[in-house]
Amino acid sequence: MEELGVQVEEKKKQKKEEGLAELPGSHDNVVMRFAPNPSGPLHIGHARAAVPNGEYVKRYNGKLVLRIEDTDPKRVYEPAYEMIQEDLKWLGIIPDEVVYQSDRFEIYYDIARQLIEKGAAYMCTCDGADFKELKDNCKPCPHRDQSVEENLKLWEEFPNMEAGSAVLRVKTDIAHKNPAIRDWVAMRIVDEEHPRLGTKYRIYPMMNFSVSVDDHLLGMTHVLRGKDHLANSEKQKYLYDHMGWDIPEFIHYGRLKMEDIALSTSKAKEGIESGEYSGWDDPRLGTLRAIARRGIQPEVITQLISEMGVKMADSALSWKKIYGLNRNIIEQKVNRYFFVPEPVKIDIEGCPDEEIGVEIKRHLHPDFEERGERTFVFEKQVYIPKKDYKDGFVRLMDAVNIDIDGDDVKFHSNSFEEAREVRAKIIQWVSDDSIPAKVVMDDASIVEGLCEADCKDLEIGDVVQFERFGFARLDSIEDGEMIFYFAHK
RNA sequence: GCUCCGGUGGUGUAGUCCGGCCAAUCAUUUCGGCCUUUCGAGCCGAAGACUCGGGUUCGAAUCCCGGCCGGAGCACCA
Repeated sequence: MEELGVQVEEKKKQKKEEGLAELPGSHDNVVMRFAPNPSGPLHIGHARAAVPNGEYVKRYNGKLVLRIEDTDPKRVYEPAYEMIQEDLKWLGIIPDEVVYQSDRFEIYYDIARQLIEKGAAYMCTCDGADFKELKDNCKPCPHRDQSVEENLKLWEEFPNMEAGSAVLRVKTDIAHKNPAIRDWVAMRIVDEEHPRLGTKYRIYPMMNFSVSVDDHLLGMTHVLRGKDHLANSEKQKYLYDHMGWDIPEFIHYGRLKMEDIALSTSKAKEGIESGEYSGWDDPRLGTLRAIARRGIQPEVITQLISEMGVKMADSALSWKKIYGLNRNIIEQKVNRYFFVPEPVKIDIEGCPDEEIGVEIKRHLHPDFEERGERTFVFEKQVYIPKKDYKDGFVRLMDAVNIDIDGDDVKFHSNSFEEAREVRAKIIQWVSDDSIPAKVVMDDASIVEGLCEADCKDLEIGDVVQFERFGFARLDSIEDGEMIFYFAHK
């Protein structure tokens, strides 16, 4: 009876994991890697891989390797080498080690040779279509049975062969029920200039080969990858077996769909080159730098991705959720200011002299009075948002109540209570001392307006809440005009 | 077509391995109300889900079979 009670308690203790589930296998000396292809800066999809790797390594006190997978010269975008590390840093992920696959060609050659010597790989000079035909029918190609000597000889000649005339294949199971697994290519000839290697090498490893070799040699204990690599994991297992290597824990996660942005890195790049997008941080793009520019906090991304976990089911990320979480974080950190979009100048008739020139103070944050206040001066002529310029009774926040009737704007009273009683709109306004400003919205449209004078104290990168307008980040100041990027309501 | 993988509210998740404590968790969202010189925050309340059909069982989100739907792979890309 007593034993039973103990067991129940243990079972319960194991549950209730916050965020990411425990990793399978040993948690000692965990080594993981984030291995992007340097084709552009990191986007939200990359975060799906980067965040769990970073979090697990932190949790288990392990080691994180950033491995740049630049083994396809056609898909290397040079600035990305730099950008990837910047983006990771923004996410709060600092790799313990950075390796470039382009530095490791000699290692790949060495392993390839060993594989040939073991009889586990062969040089294949079949035409691609011919090989596929054979493979699809579970038939080995004539080269599969070549002697080790013959293969080694061809391997030596490999660098002098014509592109496309030969490949090195890893033997798997030619009758494997999934045709994709059968005798896959490990090395091929590439006549292309590599940004880091120039034309030093002609023999390039295929992803499955270099990835396996590096995962093993760099000591990975756990490999996190998208489920689109499921078949690749299967392929790679053959290589591990041939070499007698231990297979790391392969963990696959589902695809991350982001509503509205279906933009691949290559499409984004095209758009940037054609001038459709202003750059990699255009607010319409799903890059981390675009998100950052809008004032979205990196913790939000970490939190969301962690919550998703590493399960195989696909998930869709909604902006609403991002905004909601971001709002929770910045709402208390960020100060309030007035921004009048599409300003309309009004001249308040019958405004009593004692109201004019009055200095008005508002707290930078209503819940944190200790942060201080901002001041502005009420004038007979002020600017209000075009949207709020409608017939009726409105209160200018902390100032006076006015009556709008067509072109006539009349002073009504100054008591807040009166406005409250009739449930009048209470709106923001600015005077002539305001600063020209514009806000770049999430669809890249621009809202012109005026922000209050005290915005002059803001620094680039500051996030503010424009009352009744939304959250925005100060991006730059050009010719005295303040340019903000809109985050969300 | 072949191979493989998934399917819990609008969205993301917990629970599924080891069936009962699940008339299903939490977050976001939406809608009310209160409060508030922001349409923010806060407080209170509400809405909303186990893909479908069989089976096993006293009992199924959970196990089995089948359908449906969705996704991925099927390269000398990663």
